[in-house]
Amino acid sequence: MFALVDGNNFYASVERVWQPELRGKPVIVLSNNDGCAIARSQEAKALGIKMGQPLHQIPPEVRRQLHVRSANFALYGDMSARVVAVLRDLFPAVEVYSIDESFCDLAGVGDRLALAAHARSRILQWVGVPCCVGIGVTKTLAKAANKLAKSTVDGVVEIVDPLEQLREFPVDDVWGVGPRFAARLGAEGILTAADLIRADAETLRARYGVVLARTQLELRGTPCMELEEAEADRQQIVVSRSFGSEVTAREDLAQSVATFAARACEKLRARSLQAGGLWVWLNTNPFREGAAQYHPSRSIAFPVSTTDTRQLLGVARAMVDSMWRPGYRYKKAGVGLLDLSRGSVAQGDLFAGADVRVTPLMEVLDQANRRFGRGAVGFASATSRRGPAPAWGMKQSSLSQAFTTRWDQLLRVK
DNA sequence: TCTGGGGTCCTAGGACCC
DNA sequence: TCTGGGGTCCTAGGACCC
Repeated sequence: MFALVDGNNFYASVERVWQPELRGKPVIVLSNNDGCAIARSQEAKALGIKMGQPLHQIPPEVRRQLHVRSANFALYGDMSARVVAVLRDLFPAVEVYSIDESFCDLAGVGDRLALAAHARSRILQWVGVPCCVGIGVTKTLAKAANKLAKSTVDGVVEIVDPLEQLREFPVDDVWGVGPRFAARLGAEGILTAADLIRADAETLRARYGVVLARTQLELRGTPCMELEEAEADRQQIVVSRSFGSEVTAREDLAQSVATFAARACEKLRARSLQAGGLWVWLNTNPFREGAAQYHPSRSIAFPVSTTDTRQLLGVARAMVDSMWRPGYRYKKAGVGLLDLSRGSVAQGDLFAGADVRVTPLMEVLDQANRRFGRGAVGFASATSRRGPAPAWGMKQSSLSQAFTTRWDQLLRVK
């Protein structure tokens, strides 16, 4: 038995915790570069703002009524950890599924609805974020119950009779049914979750594969997924960004890639992993009609896995040089670390000894940055915290304070 | 007429999630 | 003018093995 606890309009709700003047107002939070709406308060939804809608496509008269914020992931991540801390206090086991959702184990819990209501009110009181709770015998049913809970007053729903309770539940709201499957299912008359439950299992399996077959089983009440408390090791780490403005100079492009690569290496070491390969790509702006498009990509496998930022920076630079062509206006670049492994299963190099200085050097680097703030010590080819903002830097015109993660940005109470 | 059978690994593409 | 970022899994087909 699972409970899915989900923060309502999470990013918008977090902004409101620290800026009470936003309560009751239409609030949207934008993606990086202030591009699209990625979170909307109820009031903003009521104005017709769609998920993922580009800001520039919102009519000016609607736009004027909105309170807009740039994405502040440092703040959302910290507030998410607070929610999880409350859940771990209340439930026997918790799986953090995403920044705003956790599955909680209800095995052995007597009064499930009471516990769910208690979790909800404690999170609201201690963290300040409104949540809903969905309960079901499978994760997929808990997800569906959570969706139903969003439109109830007390914010808690348990699914006990899927066929009845999901009679009018749109099939594309089912976890695991995306836009492609929904269109195909709709074409054969499967429009609701109840329709999907009743569909012939063999036919479904043949036409849509094992993933959707499992979804159907879960909707029927047969668990196919367990609670996964321990996070599995990453298979890849990707850092990519669209640029605030288009880039034409090779050095600007190289600097952006170096900055992303250095960040990716920090994430790599923070998870005690090492990279067996590197992938770098560049993109022009696909939305610019008529502009020449170019999206090159290079990848390489290393003879020996590494955690050395210097090595990665060198290879990444060579890749940028081999891909860069004059005359294109670059809009985005990315770096991926591939074939990740734990340090304990290192494959040695038959011909070259390992450089024993790398690990201590990187540790010192990471320690300094933990203590003095990210970017306190870095590499000349990447951007630095004190240097000028790069030409390609992200646009964040409405960024709120890092209220909970930076001493110099704490909330002031007069 | 008649072209083996069984297996692994890799990659690209497609689907999904938040 | 302006359009996000970071992940996973499955499947089909090709290359290659004995």
